[in-house]
Amino acid sequence: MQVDKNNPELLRLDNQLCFALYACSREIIKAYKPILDPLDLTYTEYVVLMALWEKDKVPVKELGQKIFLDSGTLTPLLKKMAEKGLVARERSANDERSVIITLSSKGKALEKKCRDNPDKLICAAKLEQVDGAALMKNLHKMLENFKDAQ
Amino acid sequence: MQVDKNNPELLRLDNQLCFALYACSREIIKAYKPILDPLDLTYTEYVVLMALWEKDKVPVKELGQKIFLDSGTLTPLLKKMAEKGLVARERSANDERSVIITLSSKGKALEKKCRDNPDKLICAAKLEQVDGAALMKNLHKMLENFKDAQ
DNA sequence: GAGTATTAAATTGAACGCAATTTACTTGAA
DNA sequence: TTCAAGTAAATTGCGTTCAATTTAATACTC
Repeated sequence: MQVDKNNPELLRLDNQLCFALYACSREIIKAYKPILDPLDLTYTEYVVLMALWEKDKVPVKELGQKIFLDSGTLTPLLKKMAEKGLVARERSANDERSVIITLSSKGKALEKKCRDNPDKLICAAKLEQVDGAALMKNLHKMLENFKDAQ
Repeated sequence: MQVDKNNPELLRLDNQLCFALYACSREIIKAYKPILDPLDLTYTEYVVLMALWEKDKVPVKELGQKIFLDSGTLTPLLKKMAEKGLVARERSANDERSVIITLSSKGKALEKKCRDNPDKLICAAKLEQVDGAALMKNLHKMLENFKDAQ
């Protein structure tokens, strides 16, 4: 592939890493819908839960850094999740600026029901022939860069 | 990596291809913002333009299939782009159900100003050390699957 | 200790993105 | 031909996503 500046070929959609990520991301989230609908979860809620299953009782700030979302997105989302009974939101005693997010028993219990999800998705999206390991390696390299820039 | 069903490890964010795509996609679009703002383009508008630079005078339907967006997203977007003077929208004479999208001279002229964008983004997002070719290969394999399923 | 700077959430406003429905047109079969 | 089925856009409603601002609390400096 040429790297000349001003090469119009680079502007082709098929050569745009950015577009490929953008389209793949949306299509995979769509493929998750039939898996998450029966659990009454949106994809973003599912991501929040996965983060909390790894580490519970975290401030909104820390949660946001982990999943690359800010308070503008998380505040309304977490309020809705609290209404659904998935999490509790309470001000930190040490630092009244922080809000600590805690899984409810219902939120914790969902983890088991989600353990099959990765396999279900691979089937739903026919990902068997994709080199997931190589893909992930490069995507995480990118995410590291973005993490540094935060 | 293990592939046992019910393996909780698979639910970890770091093992989720889907999450990596989702987060990378949003971060790269953010990295594009300082490049696109001076051109008065949003990322989605930029994607539409790239598609039209490749093939002009296409029905909304065909445009949508190329960039994986439906009329619910494209109709209001294309109206706004028409207001900005980037494209024209007119009903097809052959088939009054279709709306044909045509680049204006202003829309066409933007292409040259965008030729440096891929290089600018690589710098902005520090993507030099990412194996773009391998990444793209796998992403396009995924997109093919999604295309088939459409 | 008072006042400034910093920080964490929350709020606001704009732009998607998609499922589901509606409207208008075209195609195809009886 | 006529009417049912199919198709392309448009519309509606909901859920993000983010930049920019505001509010409230804490840290820092003199």
